[in-house]
Amino acid sequence: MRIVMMGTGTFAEPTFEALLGAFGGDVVGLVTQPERDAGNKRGSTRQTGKGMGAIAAAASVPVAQPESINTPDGLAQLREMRPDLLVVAAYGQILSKDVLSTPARGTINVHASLLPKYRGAAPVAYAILGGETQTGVTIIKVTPGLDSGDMILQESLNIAPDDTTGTLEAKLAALGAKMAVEAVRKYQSAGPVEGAKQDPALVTKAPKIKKEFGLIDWTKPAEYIERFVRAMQPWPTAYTFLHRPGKEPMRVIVASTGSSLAVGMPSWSPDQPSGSLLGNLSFGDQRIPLLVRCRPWERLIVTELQPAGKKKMTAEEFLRGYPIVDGMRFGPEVLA
RNA sequence: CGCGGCGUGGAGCAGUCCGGUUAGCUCGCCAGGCUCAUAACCUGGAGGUCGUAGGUUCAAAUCCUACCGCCGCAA
Repeated sequence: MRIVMMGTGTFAEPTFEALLGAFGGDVVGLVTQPERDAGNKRGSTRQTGKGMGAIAAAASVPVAQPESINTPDGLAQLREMRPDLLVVAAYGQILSKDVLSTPARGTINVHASLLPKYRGAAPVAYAILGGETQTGVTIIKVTPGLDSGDMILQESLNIAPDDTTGTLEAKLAALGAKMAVEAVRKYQSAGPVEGAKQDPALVTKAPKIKKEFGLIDWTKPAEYIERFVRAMQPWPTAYTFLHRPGKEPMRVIVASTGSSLAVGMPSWSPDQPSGSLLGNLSFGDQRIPLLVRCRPWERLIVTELQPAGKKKMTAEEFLRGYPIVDGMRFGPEVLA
């Protein structure tokens, strides 16, 4: 059986490698996004993983990188590979009917959520943001609707309290790789592969996240912001702006936070806005470097920050360089 | 020629726009003191080619040029 892998990025890599390991020469092609010349400038140290292309090269698997798979050209490249089964993981493009009709046995997708929940491009981030305690991987048959095909396999996984989208995605990628192999084995026998319908009543969406989505809204509950920070890590990152009297607003990434606190802490007077800061507090035997006011009567411990153009640093270090003064606060770039 | 931020004692920053006497702050480190005690407090101390090279000037961390390096964005 001729298997063609279709995917991009670190999520797809484990699946691709697992398929190569399990089916060897049956993996006859890779379709992936064109290289983006990201960070090729002098001195860039950006981590992009091994890269799908490199894995394919090591296994001598032909690679196609059409700008769009749905154009006549992209379609032609796919047809040249004469796939029986197409395995998709995080490819990032919606597949047209023509694409889906190309492989004889059909197309399956590795999706990082417990479908029908969190259909779409960012299921991991939304699962964390939604406060889920479990997520998982679902292998589905790909149909023209977005992530709406019948479910072949599904396995769940606990979300750790400190999981970020990055760490959780890595775990799901490993699980997905194992399940992809299992699913492909079903196709090796001649008969049709059964799938379960998704319950339309339970569908939720996890649409693509834009960079601006990472702006922290300090009027939200502390608990939500804590999840938000983890969900936006490592991309697009949760950020805010540091406002100081007489200074330009400075973009600051909030890298990690402590848990939200109950009432009873030293607090702000009612007229101080969300995003107000308190630093270097002692509370019982606890020492709290930085506290940010969020929704009224709530506050969030911030433990790691990264000012624009700087390395990530602890809240203590941050405050040595940017001591708290009157009128200093976090907020959007332009304060209301 | 894609866009932007930055490089100042061990850490994080100020000072740079409007050059000018001993380069400042918070912290760490060392020594001593205080204390039942402390990540607390007091006193003293070490530690800096202000990324590199060149230029302008009576005078450069500060202005000009080139280069090196770090970080972020452009999914």
